[in-house]
Amino acid sequence: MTQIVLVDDDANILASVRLALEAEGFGVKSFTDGETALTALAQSPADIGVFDIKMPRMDGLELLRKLRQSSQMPVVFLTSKDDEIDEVFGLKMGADDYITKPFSQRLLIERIRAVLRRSKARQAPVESNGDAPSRQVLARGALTLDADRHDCHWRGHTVPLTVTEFMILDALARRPGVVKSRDRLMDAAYDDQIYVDDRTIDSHIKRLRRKFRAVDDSFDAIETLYGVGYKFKDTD
Amino acid sequence: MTQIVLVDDDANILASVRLALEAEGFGVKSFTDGETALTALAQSPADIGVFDIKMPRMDGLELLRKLRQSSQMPVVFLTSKDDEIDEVFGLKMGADDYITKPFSQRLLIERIRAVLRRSKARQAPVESNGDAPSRQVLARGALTLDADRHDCHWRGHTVPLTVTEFMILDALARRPGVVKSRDRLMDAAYDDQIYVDDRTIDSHIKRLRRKFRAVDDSFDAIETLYGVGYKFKDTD
DNA sequence: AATTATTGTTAATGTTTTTTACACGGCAAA
DNA sequence: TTTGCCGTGTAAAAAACATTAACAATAATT
Repeated sequence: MTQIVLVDDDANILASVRLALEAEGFGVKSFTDGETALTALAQSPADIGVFDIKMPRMDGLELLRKLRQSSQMPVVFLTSKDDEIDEVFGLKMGADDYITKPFSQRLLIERIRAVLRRSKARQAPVESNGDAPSRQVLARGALTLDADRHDCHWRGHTVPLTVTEFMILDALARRPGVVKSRDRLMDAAYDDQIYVDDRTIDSHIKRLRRKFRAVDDSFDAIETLYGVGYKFKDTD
Repeated sequence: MTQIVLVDDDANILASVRLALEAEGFGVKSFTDGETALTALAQSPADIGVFDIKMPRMDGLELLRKLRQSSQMPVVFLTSKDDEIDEVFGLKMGADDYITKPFSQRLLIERIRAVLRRSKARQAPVESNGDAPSRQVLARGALTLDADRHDCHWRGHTVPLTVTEFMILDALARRPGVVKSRDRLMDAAYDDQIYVDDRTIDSHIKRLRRKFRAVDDSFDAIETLYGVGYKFKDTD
């Protein structure tokens, strides 16, 4: 299982991000300060780090600097919009990406996946067949979701989705069989600060089903769980 | 009902915001100063706080600081645009969001909902102790309860349960052999201090038994203890 | 600026679940 | 045995929820 090290001094952010990551199947170790994180990482390495930049004693940049002395672990920064940080600076230091708060949990997860993908490609440059960059593709039986191309296919047919629809479907299909409440789907599709009505999620589900039924009459992969939420059918 | 604690020294704002919140179905307790709010909160906690930052004796930041010594209640700040406050600072202190005056009531309500949504998710996971996204699975012999999938299995057969049925069965099966009074089962199945008729629990038990008998004629794992309550049979 | 696509809200409708009510029979104490 | 309480089943009322269409608001394009 892919292990993520999460460092942020704000316990609230820590908790909610951890939840989102675990819901995606990642393993998470979280710390509220850089020093503890550093010692823990020395013991057992992780696959990727997600660091807040502004932290009390040791900030994210310092943490990255110290980490780089012993590890090439990829790192994504979290930055407040108001942080006066030269974004390039962090990246120059060896960070692989950054994301500004408030962010949608979906976006963070996509960034993490993208960075992991690149770093994996870096580690195993065995078959350098020139132009076949591994893409961010999710395949679940008859369904294919290509995040890079924003493409969706069902049994060979292309299904044109809007961004919100794509994000919601992606959140569902990533964990087939697992129920996602409307609130979790909001987390996946919207920024931290945005709230929409529960019925809005219903609307998107309706539109998704309609689009899929347009290419497949018998489409029923999105299941409703009364009083709980929705799930993508687990037919593997 | 979701309880909001509203603290602002401006009585006009207090009144109009209270009205807007109540119109949305929230319960509102309002105070014009931090100290009174603090004592009130010690008595009866609320689900979320909305604090003005600039207040005479104890400002919102101080209020939050003191509150954090005893509570993890989510908090949204109200700030004047002119306040020379480092917005990030408030968030770093453990506030969950802020909103600048003048604000639309619509926006405030959305923010409150967004914060509540995330904080609810944070409270939900029982013990995410380290790594491994803990799949909430309970296995008791022939019975399997998977909270993530909202799935229930008995001797290999799927038994479709409603939310309340699931909760009640979960409470019983979690402590096999231990008698649970109807009151205890209510506590397990309902969020707040909601009281329903004893017969209601009986009804749910009846439905549970019927659903299990539908897949297993000889099902008798739920035992009645006359005058006491119910237990899940311990014979595995 | 006008047009279109996308997204969010609302309200009507139908469905499922939950709760309550009632009738009947069992149990145990007086 | 009688009385009062408890448990079960049936049924039906009440509440909660899901679905959908129609529309409004917003964002993206032209």
